[in-house]
Amino acid sequence: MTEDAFRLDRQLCFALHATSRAITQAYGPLLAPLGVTYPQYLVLLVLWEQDELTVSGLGERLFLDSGTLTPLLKRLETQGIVARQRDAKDERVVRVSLTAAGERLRRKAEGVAHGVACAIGVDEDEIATLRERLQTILVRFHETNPTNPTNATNPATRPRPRAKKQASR
Amino acid sequence: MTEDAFRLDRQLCFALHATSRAITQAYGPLLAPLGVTYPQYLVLLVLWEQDELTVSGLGERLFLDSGTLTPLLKRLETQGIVARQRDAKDERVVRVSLTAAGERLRRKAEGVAHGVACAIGVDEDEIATLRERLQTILVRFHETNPTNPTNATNPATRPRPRAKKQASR
DNA sequence: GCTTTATACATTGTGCGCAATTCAATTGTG
DNA sequence: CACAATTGAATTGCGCACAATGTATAAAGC
Repeated sequence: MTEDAFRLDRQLCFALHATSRAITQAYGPLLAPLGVTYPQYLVLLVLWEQDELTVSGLGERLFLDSGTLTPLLKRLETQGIVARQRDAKDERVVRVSLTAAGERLRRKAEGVAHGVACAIGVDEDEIATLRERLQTILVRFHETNPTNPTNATNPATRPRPRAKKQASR
Repeated sequence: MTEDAFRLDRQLCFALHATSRAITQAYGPLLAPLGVTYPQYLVLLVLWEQDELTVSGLGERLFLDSGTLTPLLKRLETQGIVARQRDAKDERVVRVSLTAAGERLRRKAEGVAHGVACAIGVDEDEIATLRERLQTILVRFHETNPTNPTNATNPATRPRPRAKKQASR
């Protein structure tokens, strides 16, 4: 009884966990020539779809907060793939945009998706079904769980210098 | 065309990635009272099933290598949940076993699986179907990908001291 | 027996992922 | 307008995942 519960549980959550890692690994060799990691690739997918997003905008799409995105974006910036710059009208927001190199990368990434599907060996139908089920769960979770978005935590505190139009690097 | 490929791809791998993270988060509050993290909980699930495993034995079950397991197990050891000790016959292997406290934890973990299922809101059938599909992919991946197991990398090098029967802490 | 090779962990370094905190800029309120 | 509250990023700290490397022990080869 409890025996089964323990094992069954393991299988559900663990299957997700392990498969996710396996797929990330499968992406590795395909992304290596592009010089980006898998999470960085996810960011690029979003930007290729819609350029000029804020950090929080990216966060909403990817369910990630600034604690993860800021350093990741800085690495992409260092590589000359994206540019980050503060909005002139609202100095709080940072706009992330693709550089020419970042847009060029898109062509090099064209075979990636297909490559992974092959590496994993799943047909289109299976992919679609699986994806739908996962998205259902995802949506349900993020609906019932208001704690999700970026950094909407505690009240606040106070100040410190940030050079106008340029400080955070 | 490429547009779709990019978006579809994103949905497949990303859905997995995001759902996995969401479920890990769902476990958080339920595991907090036990004082363990989600990956630590996975290790415990294996040990509750079969006590007295080697590090590589755990690694095979969880698809993790010593680089991940060693520090994780040390943390569990510090908490008094598991014990690690070198095999007397083969000083290379480290046997991981549950302490009395570790076994006691099992009872406290009884509600966890059900709790998560509720938190996510998926019925048993959906769980089963999903799990099977994921496992199929997992198996296929680890079959076609011989690079998986623990630390079976390069030849070897040479020596350095390890106090007999006790050194690594 | 002694060297070579394989095995089993441990260590190091990098990059996520996330909670908690900090900070600056903006908005809202009196 | 001064002030508090809110918002958007950045920072800090910790744990996980993983490649690459190091190191000790054991098993093979000669």
